[in-house]
Amino acid sequence: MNTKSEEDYLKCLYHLQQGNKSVSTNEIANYLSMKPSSVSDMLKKLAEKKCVDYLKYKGSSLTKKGELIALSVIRKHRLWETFLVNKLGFSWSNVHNIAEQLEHVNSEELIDKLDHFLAYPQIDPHGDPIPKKNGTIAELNQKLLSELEDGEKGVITGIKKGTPSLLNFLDQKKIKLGDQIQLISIIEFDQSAEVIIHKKNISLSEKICNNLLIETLND
Amino acid sequence: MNTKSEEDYLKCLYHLQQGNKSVSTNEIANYLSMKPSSVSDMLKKLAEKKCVDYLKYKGSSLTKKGELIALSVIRKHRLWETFLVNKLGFSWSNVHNIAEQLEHVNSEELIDKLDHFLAYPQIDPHGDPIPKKNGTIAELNQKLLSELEDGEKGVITGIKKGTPSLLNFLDQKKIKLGDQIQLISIIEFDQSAEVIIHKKNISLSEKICNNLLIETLND
DNA sequence: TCTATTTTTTAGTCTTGTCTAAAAAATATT
DNA sequence: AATATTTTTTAGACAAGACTAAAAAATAGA
Repeated sequence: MNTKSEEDYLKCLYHLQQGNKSVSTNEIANYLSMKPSSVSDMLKKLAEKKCVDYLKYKGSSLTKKGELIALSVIRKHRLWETFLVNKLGFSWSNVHNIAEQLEHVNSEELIDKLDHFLAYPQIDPHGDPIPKKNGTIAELNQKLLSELEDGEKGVITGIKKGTPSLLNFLDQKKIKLGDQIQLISIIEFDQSAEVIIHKKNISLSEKICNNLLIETLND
Repeated sequence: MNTKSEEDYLKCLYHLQQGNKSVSTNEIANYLSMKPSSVSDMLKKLAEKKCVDYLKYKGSSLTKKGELIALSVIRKHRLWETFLVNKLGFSWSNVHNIAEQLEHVNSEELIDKLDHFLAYPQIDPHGDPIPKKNGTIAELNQKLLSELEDGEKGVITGIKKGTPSLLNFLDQKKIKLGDQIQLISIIEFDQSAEVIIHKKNISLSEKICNNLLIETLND
């Protein structure tokens, strides 16, 4: 078993280490709002537990073991966020801190049952993929609506910068995460988009196009 | 805010201090599986925080402040247990350890929303009353089914004398601990009871009525 | 390449919450 | 009432995980 602190470091490393690059001590300290010396200590400890490959002065990266632990914590985090939004009625922007606590609750059976209760969701309320129990995680193929090709289809999976007025607008139009959307074309004059959503054609302004994240379907 | 450890001590004190009697250091140590010296230390600390009245060598009891904290932790514990059993499908005997972790998650909004989601339950799956947000808690009030008033509701919390044939009978009828039950009336002719259980009317013999313990709700 | 700057590590301190061992107070026994 | 026993507290140690300050290594600039 791992402490909350260890889990936080492993999760942090997972997020910082896009690709397989090694992560510097300062980056970690910055991300976790801690002093580099504290990070050094913990990296040494995690290296002893074979969760991290750590080369003094050179940086760190997750081992396979560490990555699996990180993914299981992220899985818990995202399942709890889904629960908070879909079942308890939280708004997706308010759930992070609570999920940050719930993710450290330790019971495999609890997570299995929660997963079942939520009907095995694949993405969380922010549009991020939820890792499977075995540690696999779907590739994210997320683009801004403004970046889609004409005719390209996808699912709305997130909002880049969620101002209340944008959320209000989407609410009014009954547009929500998980909705299917297809771009017909971008109007050159004002960069607004002609799209099909809920089987109806509507127009969305440039600003909206630059804030809606779409998970494109590449099949 | 209080640490997990402080919350555990306050909750323990609440459970041990039935009535308003003061609790000895050894009792606490025993209950929490800790050494008396550790308990002394913590009592001193909780006394400084005005959560506990502590007289050296004489014992401790909760202050009003400490009692309210204890009740809020117990409230969280019992709401989570209710969630685990009613929504996730755990059996009532398996939820304690998980609730023990969840009770320390810190978010008032979370508990308010969970309470709402569970439809403001009054008793948990073990038949214990769930404290209200303001710290009031229903009296524990266990009676035999045969002692209920007509119309009185409660939860089956135990069996007075558990012969195998009685357990078999209950199993057959799918009656188990934690089930809600309401007495409609006792039939004078044979002292059998007309009850509602699982939303259906059934009849239970005098012998059964004299062996089923019911935790009644007195409001 | 050689110094200056930045990054990282080491060494030592602090707090929380536990422990053991010994001292002190309360209680029980004769 | 005097002593023996039990209970409780104090004193000091330890582990985890954070910190500060100083030393060491890596990197950048001239």
